[in-house]
Amino acid sequence: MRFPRSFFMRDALSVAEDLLGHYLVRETGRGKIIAKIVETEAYCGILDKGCHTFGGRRTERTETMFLPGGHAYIYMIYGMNFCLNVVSAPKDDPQAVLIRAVEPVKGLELVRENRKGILKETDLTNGPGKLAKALLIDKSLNGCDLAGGKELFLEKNPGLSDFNIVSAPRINIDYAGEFKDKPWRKYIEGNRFVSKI
DNA sequence: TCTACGATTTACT
DNA sequence: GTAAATCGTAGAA
Repeated sequence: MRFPRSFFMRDALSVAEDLLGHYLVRETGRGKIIAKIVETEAYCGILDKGCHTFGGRRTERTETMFLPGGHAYIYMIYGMNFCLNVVSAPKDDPQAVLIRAVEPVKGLELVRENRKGILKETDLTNGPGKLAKALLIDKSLNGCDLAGGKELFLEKNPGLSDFNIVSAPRINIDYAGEFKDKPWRKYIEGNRFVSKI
């Protein structure tokens, strides 16, 4: 079951919380990978010093964040990793939710192939760059539609059980001034795949 | 053009 | 615990 477009037309904080426990699906030529979202971070747009679009910055890189909610914002970081974000809020309100960690649900063999050399199960997908590699996510998918797409999309978890949401400061945004300590990182309490406790 | 650095990962001490 | 890897992008010149 897909999410309605309206789900993504909300502020990043709401989307960040409500995506927890649901599925990220990757359809590759060689098979399907399904992963449960266990950790997210909200980047709240032009007022958030930690956000790439702070102050209304609109550049080639951040252009996809200005799309309507539900699209994918994918960028390269440190010259060697990609990060996947779910664009939130209506068109021209550039907010996004960073997917920081997922738990493989289906297609573990493919994940292991994509993360050759990594033995420990949790180390396969417990970080934004790690999960991008595990699900073969790169810039070619930037701007794709996560609400209605086919190669990479989000699905509701019909059997979602109860869990507690932990709020914590976001990771590695020391430059964000007073926004550095906002508890805009959200994760499922007790989940083994969360990147940092 | 030129320069500095990052919403990270990995290997090594 | 510390540091290297590695390059596209942003902002300055």
